[in-house]
Amino acid sequence: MKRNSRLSSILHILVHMAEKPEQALTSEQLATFIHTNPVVVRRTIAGLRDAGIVTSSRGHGGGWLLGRAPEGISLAEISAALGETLLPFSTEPESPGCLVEQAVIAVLDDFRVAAEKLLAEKLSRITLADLTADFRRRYDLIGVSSHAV
Amino acid sequence: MKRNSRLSSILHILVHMAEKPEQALTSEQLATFIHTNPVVVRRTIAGLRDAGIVTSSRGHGGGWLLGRAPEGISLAEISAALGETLLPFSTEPESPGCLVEQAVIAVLDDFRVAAEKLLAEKLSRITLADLTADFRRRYDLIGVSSHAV
DNA sequence: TTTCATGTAACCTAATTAGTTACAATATCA
DNA sequence: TGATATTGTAACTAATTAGGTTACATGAAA
Repeated sequence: MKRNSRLSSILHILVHMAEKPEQALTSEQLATFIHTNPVVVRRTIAGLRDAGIVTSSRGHGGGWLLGRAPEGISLAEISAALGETLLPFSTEPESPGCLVEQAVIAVLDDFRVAAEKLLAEKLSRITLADLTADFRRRYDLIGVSSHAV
Repeated sequence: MKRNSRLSSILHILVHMAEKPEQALTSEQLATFIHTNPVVVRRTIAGLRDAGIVTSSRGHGGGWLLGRAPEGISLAEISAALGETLLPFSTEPESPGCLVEQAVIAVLDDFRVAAEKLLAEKLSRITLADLTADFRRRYDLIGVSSHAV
């Protein structure tokens, strides 16, 4: 798994899970989808489990399942559960007492709040179901075209 | 200068420059504002020079000046000149041929394009002049309150 | 009771980025 | 013209981060 590709990797995994709704997939299987290893997968989706987006079970036949229907899982929730900020610029004061810095930080933080709200709204309108639908379109298209050839 | 604080650090520098419009400030002076060293400053604002946001001159009495009036310098330009993306999630394919991944990347890229447009619009409406105005408000406020005490 | 799976801590490694050193190029001033 | 001040930039070092790996405890099913 490359750097900064956590969101897309996890979505990749979730769509595969959505395509096999009744079959628990192991960390091992999920890891192969995104070319990494099981421990990284478990570590990464631990937050999704805490958010109820997925469930896990141990032991023989165990593994991972979606916590609810894909229609009820938005990208906003997933992104939040990964604990990543979409706007990763820092506004930590480094010169306490400098009014110039305070002004910069104030403006930047205002921007951040407004921007995060906008992005969260956009992301909340995209669900896992939208991704699976897009996948199926592609799948059907390939099916048709390879049939045609 | 901490990680991920390039944008706020550079804004910090630019506001200081805007407050001394006729005086060329050296990399050394700029570096002290953001607690780093001159080479890091030169390296970091090289992009701003290329974009015409600042100008530099060598030799005795040389240093850095704003390339134009603060009213004409937007945060969108500054951010772009720094070469940073506001939405740093990767959508590089890691499993070429996987339709699930392709669907994920397509949706994510659509989101990114729309989001970047929104953010750029918001940032283009904030100028360096807004930051200096905010700074001066703070400055006057402190002046008044310390006078009152 | 054996096997299969997650949970998690601890450590290793690779990648990134800031910091540093060194020096060439250039401009000013005495 | 020579001394000094300044940017430009390459090359290297150090610190930080995040992914990868190993090890093992916990728990569930056959």
